[in-house]
Amino acid sequence: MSQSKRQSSDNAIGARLREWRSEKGMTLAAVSARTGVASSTLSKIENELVSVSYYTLKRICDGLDIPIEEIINPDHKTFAPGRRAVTRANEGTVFRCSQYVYETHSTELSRKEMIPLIMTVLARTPDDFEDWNRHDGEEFILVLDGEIDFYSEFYAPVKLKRGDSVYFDSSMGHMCCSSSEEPAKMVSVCYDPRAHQQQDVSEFFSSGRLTVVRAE
Amino acid sequence: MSQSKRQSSDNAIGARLREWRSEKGMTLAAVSARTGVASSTLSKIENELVSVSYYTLKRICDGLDIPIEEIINPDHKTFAPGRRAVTRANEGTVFRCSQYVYETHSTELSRKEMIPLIMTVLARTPDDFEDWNRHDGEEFILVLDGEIDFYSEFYAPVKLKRGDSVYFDSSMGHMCCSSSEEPAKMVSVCYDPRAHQQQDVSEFFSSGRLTVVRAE
DNA sequence: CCAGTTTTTGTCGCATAGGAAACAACCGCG
DNA sequence: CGCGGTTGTTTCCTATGCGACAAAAACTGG
Repeated sequence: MSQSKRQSSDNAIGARLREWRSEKGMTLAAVSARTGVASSTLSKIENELVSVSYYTLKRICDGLDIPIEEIINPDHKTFAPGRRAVTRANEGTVFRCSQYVYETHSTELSRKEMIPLIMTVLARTPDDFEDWNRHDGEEFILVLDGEIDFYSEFYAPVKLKRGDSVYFDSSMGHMCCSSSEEPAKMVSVCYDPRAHQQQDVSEFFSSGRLTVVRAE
Repeated sequence: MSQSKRQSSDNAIGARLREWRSEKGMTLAAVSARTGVASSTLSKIENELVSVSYYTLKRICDGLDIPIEEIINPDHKTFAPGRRAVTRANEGTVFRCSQYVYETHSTELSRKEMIPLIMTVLARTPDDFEDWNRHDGEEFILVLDGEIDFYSEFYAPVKLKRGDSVYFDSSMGHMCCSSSEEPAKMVSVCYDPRAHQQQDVSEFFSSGRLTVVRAE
């Protein structure tokens, strides 16, 4: 096959590299100098005449200060099926577990990177929980109403009042208890590195990343 | 070098693949069946006796449903310097631009995946803006006080009252105007695929991904 | 239009990634 | 013990990625 078109199975990496280079107005030689990869090789990679090795690809990205993800993962995934979703107050889908009532917003958008929840805290003491809550990623909580005692591993409990917020590594065990008269209310936004692979929130709930018992 | 230890320049990819596999309790043959990569090859890759090609690596990750980033980018970055940050109401760092007042929370944690902001909307009509707001990633907005007219490209404007929320692709032009007596207040959480690479929020602001003029 | 220069592409040789199959190391289990 | 069955490793071989160098193309300015 001397030099014919080959498997473009490394979906358009070459094209993306070339695009990057032309944007920067660099020559192959310049890229070669910065990355240590031969310019002939670069040419072949850009034209997808070879299937670049991971090691070489990494050298290129490192040398050029490109986050390798940018070259590898072009799935600039826009979530489906639209690009916007509005949820009216108290009109989200409600899930209930023993200690929280979750109201999920924007459920009609799947593949979101973040999971927004309006939560009502029923628990009043840590003893109400069997175990820590724990899920991959990060979480942001802002108290909307009432008062919350926020417990987490490695840290002392902290009391959160309306308007206070906490941001934390959610793989660290955590739990919220209401310390006010009425059940406290808060907005929680979770980021899970894998969340956007899921179709919808219920999958997120049922994946075990969030412990929830029954929907209604 | 027949079969001696080679360049581990593809920093521990093999180790990470092996770890993944042993967690799942799968055999090389099973992985081979799902990925189409020969088990002998898998063995060599895991033991880092070869420098895997990108194409093969992708086949493996795709077949196993591993986000390739997870294998490539092991900086399982826990944000620094702690794992939790509490911000009291009205005690965040305030940035001001012509149409919004941003109060950023959890600023002491860098490399967060999400950027939480309490925003006060000053603008009252779309004409107050020179252009759409636009930044990579996704954004979730929940109205805390007052009333907001949410404008975005491709969609009709929508009025949001207290407790209403909107989730949208923030690369789509968008803007918020206050339609209530007093300036409206909302919480906004942005996810930017590159945010966590940044040291702190001001970098996010100054990167041009969010247009903000001066801090105070 | 044509040297002189820069930039890209092609050629060739060598090292090596990857697949098939043989081999080794472990298992119970009779 | 020995013997199928399973799992991981090594061997052998071919296909091919990569670098050095050469040829070709694309830009120069005069």
